[in-house]
This record gives sequence, structure tokens and C-alpha cells, in this order.
Amino acid sequence: METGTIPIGELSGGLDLYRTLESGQTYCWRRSDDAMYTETPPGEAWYYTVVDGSPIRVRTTGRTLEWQSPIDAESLVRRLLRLDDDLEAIEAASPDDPLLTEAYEAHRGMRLVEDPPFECLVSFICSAQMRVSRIHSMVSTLAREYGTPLEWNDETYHSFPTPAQLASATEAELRDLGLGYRAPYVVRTAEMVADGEAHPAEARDLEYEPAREYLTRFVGVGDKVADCVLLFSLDFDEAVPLDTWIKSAIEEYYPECSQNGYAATSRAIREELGGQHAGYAQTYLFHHLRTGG
DNA sequence: ACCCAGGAAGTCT
DNA sequence: AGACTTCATGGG
Repeated sequence: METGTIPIGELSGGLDLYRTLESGQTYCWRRSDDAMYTETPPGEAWYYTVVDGSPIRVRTTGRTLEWQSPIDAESLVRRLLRLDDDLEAIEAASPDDPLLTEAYEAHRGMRLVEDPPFECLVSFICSAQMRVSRIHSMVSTLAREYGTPLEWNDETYHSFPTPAQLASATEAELRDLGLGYRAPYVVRTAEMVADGEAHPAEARDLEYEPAREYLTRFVGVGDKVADCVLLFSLDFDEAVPLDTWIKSAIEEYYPECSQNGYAATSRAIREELGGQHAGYAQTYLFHHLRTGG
């Protein structure tokens, strides 16, 4: 087993693993004490995920981030948790806005993540009209039912299913697993990727708005889910997903950004929240508003 | 404690 | 504009 430690003090802006992984931006990580979204901090518990067939687990002890994996996963951990993002610079460059400042101060150390594209895509297809805790349980169920089980450290970890594995599921099966009307969306999107018709990672090579447009070809993916994939998987930091929370924030705090149609409102709020890093601001606002800030 | 209405990181037709 | 699954949650 490979292990490593990363001093949190060396990271600009620090790292709050709990807020990073339980803020509703990623559904790719699970907690060894099975207590995600219970408002209980992880303590000594590990967060784990499986990437490209390798389990990885991380936790913070004191001011240190620990990781363990069968492989040397340090660079992977740095990428998944975006440890090299300069949080202090990002916050400093963000607009001097009372609500945003409050959100940044309330959730120090929260970082954006970089999820694997297909897993992120399916996660956010599942997210339509769902609470974050249920999205997490749905994604965990898909991994358990259709992913590949891996034995490591006397524990069983499940990879998230490949497109082909998920395409083998039927709509009826996924409905039985509680996905509701999202079931056919997930099956059809998995088939599209498995068949080579399209792949979410291909959007990485496009400009922002064409990339968003590209992703909406997947079934169950509109502008909002497309923005989530761009922001949480493909490093488009300017993407601002217009979900229910942000829409209500626009009405209350940024009424001048309320335009006719998604694209126009998107451009306005992106400008309002600082342009290139607007997605970071969005994630802080979302988490802050959703947790009653 | 039991019941029920409203709502949940929206998309499709 | 209306339909769509399911269910944890809060108010009565």
C-alpha cells in the first residue's frame, strides 16, 4: 500500500475536506463511517473513491491531509481535490460583494473538485429535482449495483460503472433503484457514451458556450446540468450553474442579472461574480445559501 | 405519533 | 405550459 501526507499549511487558502466533499458539488466520494450529509464531521473517518480501477482514500488529521491507495496517488489526489488552486488569489480577485464575502468567510478551505467526466455527468443527470443527500445515495447505489467490486485493505470498494456497464442496465431496473423519471435518461446517456456517439470529456477542447451546447446532446442534460459538468469535471471555472438556489439569489441580490433565457442570465451573473472564476463564487454561494447562511 | 402537502443542484415533449 | 418519480421533511 502506498501512503502519503500533504501539509495543509502549504496550500494557498488551506483545505476543508468536509466542506469540499459534502457541499453537493461531487457525488464521487463516500465516507467510511457511512455518515455523509448527516451534519456529522468525519473525524478520523476516511473519504474514498475509485478512479481508473484504483481505490483512493483521504482524510485530514490535524493540519495534514493523508492519502492511501494501492498506487502512488499523490498527483491524482492533488488533481481530484484541486489542491494547487490558489484559493487566496481566487478570493482576492473576486468582486467586493457583501453576500459573496460572507460566503467565502463562512466556508474557508472549500475547494472545487475535478470529478471523472462520465461519473460527473451521470451524477448531475440524477440531480434533477433531488436533494443532495438523495443524489449521493443514488450514485452510491449505481456503483454498488453496476460497478466493479474491488477488494483492498479488507474492505470492498465499488468503482463507478463504466458506460458499458451502466448501459447494460434497463430503465425498469433503475426505476426500482429509485431513480424515477431519470432512469431512462441515465440508460440512454450511458448508451450514447458506450457506443462512442459522444463523450463528455470531448467538451474539454471547446470554448465555454460551445462546450455547454455539446453536453446538452446527452439525454437528461440541459444547460444547468451541462454547466455542472463543465465546472465540477472539466475545469471551466467560468461556468455558473443556474440552479434553484442561485436563481433565487439572483432575484434577491442581483436582480439586474435576471435576463430573458438561460444564456443571457448566465452571461450577466458570470460577469457579476467575477468572470473567469465565477464558478468558484457560485459554489460558495450555493453552499452558503443551502446551509442556511 | 400519524398524515399530508410542498418541494427537491431540471429536462423533455 | 405541463408532466414527470420518489421520498425525506416540516407543519398540522
